[in-house]
Amino acid sequence: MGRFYVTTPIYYVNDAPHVGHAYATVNADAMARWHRLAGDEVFFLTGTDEHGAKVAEAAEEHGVTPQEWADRVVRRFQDAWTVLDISNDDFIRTSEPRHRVTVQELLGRIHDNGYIRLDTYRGLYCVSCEDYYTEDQLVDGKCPVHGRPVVEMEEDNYFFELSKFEDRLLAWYDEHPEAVQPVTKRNEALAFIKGGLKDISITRTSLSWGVPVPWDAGHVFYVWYDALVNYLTGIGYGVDEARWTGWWPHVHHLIGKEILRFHCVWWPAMCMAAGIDPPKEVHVHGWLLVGGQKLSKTLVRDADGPVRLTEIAPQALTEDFGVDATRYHLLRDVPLGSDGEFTYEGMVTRYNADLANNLGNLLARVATVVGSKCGGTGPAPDPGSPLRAAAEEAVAGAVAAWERWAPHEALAHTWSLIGAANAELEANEPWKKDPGPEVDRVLGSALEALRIVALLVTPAMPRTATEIWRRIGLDGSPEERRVPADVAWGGYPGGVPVEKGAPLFPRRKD
RNA sequence: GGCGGCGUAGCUCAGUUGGUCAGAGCACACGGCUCAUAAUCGUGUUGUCGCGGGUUCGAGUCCCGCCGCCGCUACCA
Repeated sequence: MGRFYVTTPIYYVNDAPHVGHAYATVNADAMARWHRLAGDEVFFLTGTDEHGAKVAEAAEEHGVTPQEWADRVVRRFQDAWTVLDISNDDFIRTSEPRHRVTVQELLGRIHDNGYIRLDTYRGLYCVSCEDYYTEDQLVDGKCPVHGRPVVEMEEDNYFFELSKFEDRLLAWYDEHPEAVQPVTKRNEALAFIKGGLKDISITRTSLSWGVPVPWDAGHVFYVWYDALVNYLTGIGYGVDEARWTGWWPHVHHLIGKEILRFHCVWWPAMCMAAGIDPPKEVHVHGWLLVGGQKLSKTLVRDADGPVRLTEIAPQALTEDFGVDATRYHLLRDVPLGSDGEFTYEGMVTRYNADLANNLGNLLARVATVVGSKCGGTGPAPDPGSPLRAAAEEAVAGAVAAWERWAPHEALAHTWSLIGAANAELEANEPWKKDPGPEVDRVLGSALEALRIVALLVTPAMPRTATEIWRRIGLDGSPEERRVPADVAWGGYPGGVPVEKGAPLFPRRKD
């Protein structure tokens, strides 16, 4: 039995939750659920990033304190994750006192170790934005947002001496080829490091909404260097030695490709500077892209232009398709690591094909025939069923895929068993035959296939798995079972009541 | 500009180190079945593998050039 610590990025509370957030969070959740099913001890952390100038500004606009604003917005994320059945073990908010403790502890350690120095940051500053820009970000020498002239400003900042970690980072990545996945993203990180690293300013004096710098009261940490530390706060770094060392560094960070540099360069260097090991694995996912126009008509009100992913609320999908169908689509449609097209039509197509026609209909037809030929009592499976090999192959494929963070492949393997079960029914046509041992063997084996499918889809669709489990007459819940032990052929006991029930996934007409 | 990636059937995409690699799913056509959510099962069609050269006995698979799209290029959560 292993330990599995998985994190999502913490989401910035300046933004409402959207499908992109849901994509990352559902994937992390499925991985957490998979490892629980595999018998690992799991800690799954998500949360929100609440400091920084943008939150402070938004709060001011609404006439509330930054904390009040964060309190208000964070609920939208928490509600979204509740709706999506996200099984996080903790929810970290960077405005919490426990986070301040850990940030000050970690960065204090880095400071003590001599990797932080005071210097002057000079930059081009837009007064309206209250932010700095680089030369090439300017448009005609003016602020790209406000079109106003920028002024040369300087600010005393503490700098993290990232430049000292170039060689150490390269050596570390050399020794840990699995540290960033997929490899294309690893190469991007390496290329960036090889391009030369500059020291980075990690504090601000221009705002107060942040974690105070312990050794200099006039400064707060710049949001990123506060945010990254959440991964340590969640496990009690600086507070509970036994606890955090039990989870670190065997952590799996799931991140979007846009924040690769922070997680694959800044963060490992910070860990090194503090004297702890860098995170074991960073898994980088791509983006869902929205090109289709129909999405706007169906899911977004009053949209008259191309729809952006950030305009689609997770709840718009769960209300339309259901929670599990939404989770399934996010996991099944796009390989983790690459970008993928997200369309309403694609979602409907996959819903009908995979969920309604294949899985839902399989359960329905089996339950009906068990009702008419077996008096509603599910028979035991046939040890010699041709489905057995299909099941073993599906299990092996799915297990391997989950292990290497490939949910879409794991689900494809699982569906191969559903297909085999449908084909096996066609081959035997139990509905044409008189009740008896032969019919029992065929239907028992179909039920056994459904039992195994229920277990294999548990990480993706926990509610559906539980419902299948219940309808085929099994006690408890699939989440209490263990894979691979309980997916061995022959686990269905037989002699238990099978319930038909309403369609699991009603076919959609649109 | 530099670095990197992508361009394969109508659609979404797989294709290790070059030799059944021309594939899968969806869609489509035909046939079977009628237990099932007009579901399911079987068979089949579709492609100059972005363009042009080259290396090779043989190249989506390697090399060169070109066209198109995209990402990163440091303080942007």
